[in-house]
Amino acid sequence: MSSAAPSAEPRNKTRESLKHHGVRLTRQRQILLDLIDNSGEHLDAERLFQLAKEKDPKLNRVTVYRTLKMLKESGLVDELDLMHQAGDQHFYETRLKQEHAHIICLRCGRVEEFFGEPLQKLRRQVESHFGFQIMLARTEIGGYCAHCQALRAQEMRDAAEQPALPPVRRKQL
Amino acid sequence: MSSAAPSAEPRNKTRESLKHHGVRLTRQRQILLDLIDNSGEHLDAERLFQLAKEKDPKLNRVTVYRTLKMLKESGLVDELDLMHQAGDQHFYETRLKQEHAHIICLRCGRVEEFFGEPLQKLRRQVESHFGFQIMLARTEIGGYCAHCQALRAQEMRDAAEQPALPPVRRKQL
DNA sequence: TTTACTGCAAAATTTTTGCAGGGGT
DNA sequence: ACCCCTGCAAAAATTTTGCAGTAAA
Repeated sequence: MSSAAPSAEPRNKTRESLKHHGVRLTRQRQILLDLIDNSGEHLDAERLFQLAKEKDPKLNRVTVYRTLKMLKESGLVDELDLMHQAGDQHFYETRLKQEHAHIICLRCGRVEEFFGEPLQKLRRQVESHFGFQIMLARTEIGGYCAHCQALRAQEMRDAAEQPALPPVRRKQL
Repeated sequence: MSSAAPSAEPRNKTRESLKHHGVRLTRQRQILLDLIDNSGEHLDAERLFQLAKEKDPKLNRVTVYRTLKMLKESGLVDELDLMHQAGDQHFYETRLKQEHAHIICLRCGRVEEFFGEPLQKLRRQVESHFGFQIMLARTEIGGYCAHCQALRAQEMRDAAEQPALPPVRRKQL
């Protein structure tokens, strides 16, 4: 058992899982899988498309959507909304990590991940309470990170000092 | 204090909150608020529009979107995705209820609500761990309800008996 | 060689925006 | 009377579908 190649492992795991489902590993899919597994950030379809195009300019946006749908249905990626902080797109991440909650700062947009035991406890309680068979779970928490709490307090103070500012027509400035 | 009119209470609470924000209570908004507070189900924008149109045929779809956005930003409603079980729409519910998780059956689409203490525990842990100020939280759990687990097992058995069924062209049947 | 997969074009779905007129407070 | 809010039309953003050709196994 090798424990020295943590970044190559997941990719193989994913690829084997796909083969088992009788899915072809095309060049396009390899590019997209690499990006989702290794980008380190939460990508939406459009951003994924832009990044993929850098590696293969012919790769089509439709292929991105089709691949994401397939990965989602195979249970290989999770689809997130991140509280719609950045808009109504969906974001994607591998399911190879342990289950975690996403903590989204509504001011700076930063996303933290939380792996505490309440998550497992919640699972267990829901399973026993409803006799439910859980396939996937998702927790998203929106609020203000330690850093932005201070900034926000300052912003509120500033706003209070010049209260009757007429609504700014930003488009026309 | 009256404890006999549970359905009228929340509406007033919502309306007062809106007044505080300097928001006008138009006929359209009253219709939409009533539907969201009292429908008992999770409505998406389109369904909300259809229901609202029954009460006022002139009410426009755009008004529904604008009202939902306003209510969301005022913190009066929560926006849910219900695991995208039914598609990519968003669903809405009042924030007058206690925080709860949504348990969605991926087969029959039924949505249950769970109010256990792990949710509060999760909140507290996230707040202390990250020094985070939580404004809103959302937990969605997808899987199979007790009823559908049995049905699904039967479906799997059935599928195993006639394995090579060619992909059905549903549109042409 | 088979047929799952891709790209392209076109459509469908969901949501936003500009503007003129109407209604709440 | 003020100006926030609505309806309408049009656009933008996001996702899906049909079909002919391409490439993985």
